[in-house]
Amino acid sequence: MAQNENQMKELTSQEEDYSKWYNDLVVKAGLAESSAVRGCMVIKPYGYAIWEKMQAVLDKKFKETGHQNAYFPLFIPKSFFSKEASHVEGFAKECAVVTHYRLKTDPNGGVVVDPDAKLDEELIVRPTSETIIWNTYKNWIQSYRDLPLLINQWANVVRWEMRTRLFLRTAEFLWQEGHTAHATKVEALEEAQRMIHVYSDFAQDWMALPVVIGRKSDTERFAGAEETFTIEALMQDGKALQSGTSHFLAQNFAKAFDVQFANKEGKMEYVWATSWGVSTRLMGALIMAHSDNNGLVLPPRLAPIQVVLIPIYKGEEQMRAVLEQLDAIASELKALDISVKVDDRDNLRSGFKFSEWELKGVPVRLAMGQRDIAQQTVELARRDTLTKQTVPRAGVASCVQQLLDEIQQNIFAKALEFRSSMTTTVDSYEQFKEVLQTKGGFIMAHWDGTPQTEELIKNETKATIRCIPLVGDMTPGRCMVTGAPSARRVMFAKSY
RNA sequence: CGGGGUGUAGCGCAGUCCGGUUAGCGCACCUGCUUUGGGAGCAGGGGGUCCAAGGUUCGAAUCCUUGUACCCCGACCA
Repeated sequence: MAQNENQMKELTSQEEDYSKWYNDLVVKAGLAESSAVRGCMVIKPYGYAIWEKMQAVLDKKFKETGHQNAYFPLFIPKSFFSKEASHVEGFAKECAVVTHYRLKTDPNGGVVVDPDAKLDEELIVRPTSETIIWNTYKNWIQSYRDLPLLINQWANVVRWEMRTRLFLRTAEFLWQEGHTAHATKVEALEEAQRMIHVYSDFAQDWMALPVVIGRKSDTERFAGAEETFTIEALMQDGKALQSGTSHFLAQNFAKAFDVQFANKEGKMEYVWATSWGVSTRLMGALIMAHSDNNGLVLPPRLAPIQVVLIPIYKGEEQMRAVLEQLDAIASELKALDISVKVDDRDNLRSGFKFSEWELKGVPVRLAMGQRDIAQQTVELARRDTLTKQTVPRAGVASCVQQLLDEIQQNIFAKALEFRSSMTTTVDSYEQFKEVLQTKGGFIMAHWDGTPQTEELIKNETKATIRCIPLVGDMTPGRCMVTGAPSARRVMFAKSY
C-alpha cells in the first residue's frame, strides 16, 4: 500500500511536468522507449500491438472506400523533390539525405565513408511521398478511364525534427499516406472530405477520442495543398493535438510532374489530387487523452488484451484449481471474440499483477481465489472507473462482453465531457489571454482572417488557429484583436 | 541553432566542491526458505573501461584541456 501511494504521488507530482509524466508512462507501460539513434523510437511489442489494431481497422475502412494498398520507394531523388515549390520549402529543413552508397575499412581501424562512392544525385529519405508517387502516376494515368486512382501506402517516413517526443514527434515514424488522383476538382474535394471523416469516425468510435473536424488556415496548411482538413483532439493538459490530416492538392502536383489525362472529349487536362495520413502520433493521442495516475486507460476496442484473469492462491494445489476455473472462463470469453490473458506467472503476487495490468491499461480484470470458488463468484474490476464488484461465475462472459461496450462508451463520454468543459468562447483578446493562461483548452474566437493577425496572436500567446470547424457556430462577428469583420468563430489552442 | 543541465552496474542515483582503503546505495536480476484477496520478507550471490582522448600527480570517478552523447527550455513540425 505504501508503495502504491508512492507511485500515485510519483505520477501526480509529475503533473507539474506533464511531458515527463507522459514519457514515464509510455516507458513504464511498455509501449515504447527512445533508441540509441537520435530522435528515433523503439516501439515495443505491447505498443506495436495497439498500432497493429489501429492499422487493421483503418486499412479496412480504406478498402471499404475503394482504396488499394501499394508501396513506393523510401528514397526520393533530390530533383523530384524540388519540383513543387511550396512543398520543398515546407520540408527542406528537415530532410535526411543519402550522399554515398559504400563504406570502406579505414587503415586506422573502423570504417569510413568511401569518398569514391559519392552519388551523382543525392537521395532524400522520404519525409512524405507526394513527389515519388506523382512521378510514378505520370506513367499510370493517360485517360479519364484510369481515374480515379485511389492508392494508400503503409510506410515509415523521416523528418529530422530538432526536438522529439515518443510517439508525438520522432525522427522516423510509421504512418499511412493516401494519394489519389481525380478527373474533377469536385471529386477530389469530396475525397479529401470523405477521408477526414473516415479519420474522425475512427478517432471517435475506436479510440474513444472526440475530435473537431475543420479546415486549416493559410499558414497552417500543408506545403503544396490548396486546402487542408484536420481532426483536432484535446489532451488532458489542455493542449491540442493534430491527429490526422487530409489535403486537397488541387492540380499543384499534377502540374509539377506533368500528369495529364485525355478527357471524354479527347482534350488534355491536369488531374486533381488529394493526400491524407495518420501516423503513430495517434498512439500519443490515445495515451494522453485517457490515462490517469494509475497508468494507461485503453478503450476496449483497441486494447490488445481486453480482459486479464488473475489467480489468487496459496500453494500448488490451489493454483491448479483456480487456473482450471480461469482457463474455462478464458475459453468462454474467447468464444465471444474477446482477447484474454491468464496471468499464471507463479513468481509474482496478485497485488503486483493488479498494478501492472492497470499500468498497461487493460480494460477489465477478473480475479479468482478460494473464496470465489467456494461461492461460485468472480471478482470483476474495470480500469476506467477503478471499481470492483463480485459477480456470479455463471454468465460472467456475457457480463464482461456488455461491460466492454460500456467502458468504451464511458471513456468516450468522459473525454467528450472534458473537452466540453475545456472549450471556451471568448469575445475579447484580454479574455482570450486569460483563458489561455489559467485554463487552456480550445478557445472559440472571432478572427479577421488575415495571416498577420494570426501571426501576432501566435507570437504573443503561443496559441494558434487549430482549425476553422466544418460545423458549429456560423454567426459573424468582429475580430477580437483588430475589430475587423469576422465571418465566424475559429478554434484556437496551444498545441503539440 | 541559442540558453540550461546531466554522463558512475539493466534502470534510478550518491560520491566530484576539498584527489588517498577493495567505488557505494535503492530497484531489477540469480539461489534458497517463508509468503500469496492490492506493488512480499529474510539470507546469500552475480554484475563497473566511473562517456572518450589527452594532461597534471607518488596516486584521478574527483583537478585541467579538448571532444562527444543524451535530457530540458526556445525556434521548427504530423
